[in-house]
Amino acid sequence: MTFSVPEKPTLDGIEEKWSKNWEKSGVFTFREDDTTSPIFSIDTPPPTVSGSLHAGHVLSYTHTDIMARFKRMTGHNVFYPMGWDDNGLPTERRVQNYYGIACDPSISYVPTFVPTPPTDANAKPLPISRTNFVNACQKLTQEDEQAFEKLWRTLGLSVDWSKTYTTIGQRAQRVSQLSFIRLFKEGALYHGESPTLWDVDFQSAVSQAELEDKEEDGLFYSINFSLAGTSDQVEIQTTRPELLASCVALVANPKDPRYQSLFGKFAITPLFEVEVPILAHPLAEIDKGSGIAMICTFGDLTDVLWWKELNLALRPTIDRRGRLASIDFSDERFPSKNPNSANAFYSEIEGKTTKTARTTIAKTLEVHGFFHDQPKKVRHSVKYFEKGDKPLEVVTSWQWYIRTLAHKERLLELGKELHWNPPYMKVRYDNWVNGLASDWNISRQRYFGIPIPVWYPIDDEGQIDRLSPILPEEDELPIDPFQDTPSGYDPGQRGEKGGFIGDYDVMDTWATSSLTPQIASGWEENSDLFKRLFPMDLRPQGQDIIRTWLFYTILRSYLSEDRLPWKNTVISGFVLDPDRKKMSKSKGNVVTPMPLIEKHGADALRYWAANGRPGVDTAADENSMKIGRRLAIKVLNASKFALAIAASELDVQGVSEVELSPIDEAVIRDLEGVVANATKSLDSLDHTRGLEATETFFWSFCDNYLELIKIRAYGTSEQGVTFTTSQTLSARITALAVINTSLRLLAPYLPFATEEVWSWFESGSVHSQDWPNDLTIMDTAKAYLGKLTSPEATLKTGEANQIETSAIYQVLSKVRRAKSEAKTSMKSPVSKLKIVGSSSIIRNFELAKNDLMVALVTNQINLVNNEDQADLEVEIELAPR
RNA sequence: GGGCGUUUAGCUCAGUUGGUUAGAGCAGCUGAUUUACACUCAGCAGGUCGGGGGUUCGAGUCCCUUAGCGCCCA
Repeated sequence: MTFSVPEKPTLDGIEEKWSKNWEKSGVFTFREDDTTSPIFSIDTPPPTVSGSLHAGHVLSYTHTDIMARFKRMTGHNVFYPMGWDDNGLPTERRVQNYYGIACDPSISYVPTFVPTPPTDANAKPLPISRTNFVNACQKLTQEDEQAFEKLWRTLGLSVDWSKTYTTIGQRAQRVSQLSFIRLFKEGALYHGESPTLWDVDFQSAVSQAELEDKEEDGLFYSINFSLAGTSDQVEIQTTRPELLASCVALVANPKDPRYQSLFGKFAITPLFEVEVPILAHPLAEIDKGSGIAMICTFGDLTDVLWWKELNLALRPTIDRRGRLASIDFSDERFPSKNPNSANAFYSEIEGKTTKTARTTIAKTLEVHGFFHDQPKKVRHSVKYFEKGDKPLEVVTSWQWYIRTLAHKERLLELGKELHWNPPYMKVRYDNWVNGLASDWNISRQRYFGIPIPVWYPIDDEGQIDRLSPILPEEDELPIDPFQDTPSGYDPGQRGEKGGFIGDYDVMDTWATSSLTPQIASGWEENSDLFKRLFPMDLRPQGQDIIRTWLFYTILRSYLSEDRLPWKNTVISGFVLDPDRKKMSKSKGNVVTPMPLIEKHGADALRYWAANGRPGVDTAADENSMKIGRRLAIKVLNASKFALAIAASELDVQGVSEVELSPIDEAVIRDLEGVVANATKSLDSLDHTRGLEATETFFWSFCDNYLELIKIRAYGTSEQGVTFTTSQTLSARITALAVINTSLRLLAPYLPFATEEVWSWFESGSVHSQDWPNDLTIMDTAKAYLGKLTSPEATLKTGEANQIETSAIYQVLSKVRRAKSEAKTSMKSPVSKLKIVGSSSIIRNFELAKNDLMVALVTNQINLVNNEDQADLEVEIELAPR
């Protein structure tokens, strides 16, 4: 048996060394032609490349990688691709800032334009064409993706890099557009002109999942409306008086006694003098203000609901820039009793932002005596786009929707079928599905995204006929309706009367990333592969995107395959900063992984991550990384030691049989228990317990077992004790078998250190070894015996001589305590050692007496049987110094 | 407002179906030692399990209540 153990083992540089080696040898490649091994497939979360990878990613991706490596070792053909989410708004924002550019679709393409970061950070953004802008996005995301890949490789993710996909790539485009077309034909996807939440800064619609409620200070205005045909007045309250011109009705709760007589009558809006009905609806809150509210087009989503349910008129006044649009009160849509004065009042606010218009019109109302009371301060929640800075408006526009409301029940059932880890995370999904209020708007008025694959005919009057969309054929996909021409038309007919025009919009990023299982596993491309991979085994992800990524993916899988996209999901917690505060860019406490890897090593960072349980928030704790590093170093050193003693000189001539010493057999039995335990834990996706079991054993193996058998394993004699060659071999092969097994148990957690050690004395990669079996450790020991002696040598175990390591370690500990209390060296001799206990306990020491004598440094151990002795009693006398 | 999670040694966390003196690592303190490992080794000390009530022979572990923290939904 030959070893090549470095003189001074080190963790330095092993990330680069082994990640390159793995790439070359292809140990992590999915074997598509292997149709016999069971498959374990992972639906990788594609990280947003426009952001930066932080410790939170490391946590979740390491958990996934531990499972991937474990499954690979248990004989699975692991399908573990990586995806990059480069599509969408976050990328646009990063590109705008990075290159100092802004997309202006009215500008024409400049082929020679090369985006470069601006020299003057304060310079105004350079307007460029849509195509140039999209190219700039492509360029930067590719650079970002390389940096991300480097980090993942350094962290040791066992990804099959040949399967990498991106959410803007050709494959993703084809899948997204194909799904779009099919859903449209089935009626699961529709388009129409309807009220939509709109971000005035981003100039785009947003979906329910992207909303964020923010508590804000506002003013509650109290305004008098006069009642039609009387001199009476009714007081309504609102936070948005600037919407007065778009008021279409007043509403109160049907149970509110104050307004019973008013229902069915009409009120006149102040200033604009438009007659509006007074109606009843249960959503009107009795105890909110005066209990009667104005319904506008549209102040919020409740207005939208009232508009639909009460069948009201439309009087839109807010335009897409969030300003008061130009309207005319002589128009039938705004039927003022006094159009001239209405127009005059309105001209004060026309063109202004909602915020400015609010204060302006409030002043006018007050001046003209329409205030019932002075405005009161209130805290109210306002809806924002999660990435936006201004409150959302509701505007009416053409959008594409995927139906969600119609499938609520089935979606809840699918949530039940999914195996959630931890199980309580399912509640978040249920909450979300139950709270769905609108279908999913998937169109975004942006540039860098997958085009909506639709054209519209232009009629002979030059009007776009949105109701007759032209769809591409499936085999034409992917298409860009701005570049490509629908069949039956000429490119020259673009934008002409009787011609066609492409849909301007792109899809919401989630409309693509909700298809990652289909994109990765060959849907509609390789049906044989798809059948084998889908549904996938594991979806790991963060708790923050249950309502988006997880929900949408289930929805899409249900719509296209009528079943779940995966069998299991593991939801990771947040990573908190070292002070247990949530990390966020604005707080500036984001922990980035690369410096941590440089400081502690990848295995150390993985160790920290492995100690975070699914669903539990975990602090970025460098202390834990230090402990991980210690473990990795211990693995190097202990292995080096075991190999060194195994290789030290010993005359094995004529050895044909070795009997395993009782303590050696005991430590192997301990390890069998650990293997069973770790396997069970990992099988149930509990990586933390799996690590804990192995780590505890391994550390005790180093501190207790190796210390105990050191002398015997070297084959030297001390304290007048000599060991036979058989006994020495027994210790050597046990140490080797334990190291071998421990390396495999630790390989998913510490892939670099274990691989490094494996390379010293075994062939191949530790990551393609079989996961240890609790029944075959003895076989491993026997194999090492064959290597150290001759292949024919037999190994005998002592069934009748079974002992427990715990009893032995207990005496070890008691003697150490005595020496420590005497402040003397562990190598100082013990002059007298008496152990009293029941015969069954004493038997342990009889069978390990020689090892104990040399390890404790004593030439005599007095063992006394006493059946009345409940506990072990040890008398220790140290030799005088 | 509804819901989920969490509260165990100075810190970070284990404590499986309720059962003997509540565990670990780190930090602290006391030592040892440099032929596997100073990114070492040994030992010591330190909690009555957020508060209150209850069920039980017995509760950190079940029930009720209350408070703090975090998050989800409205």
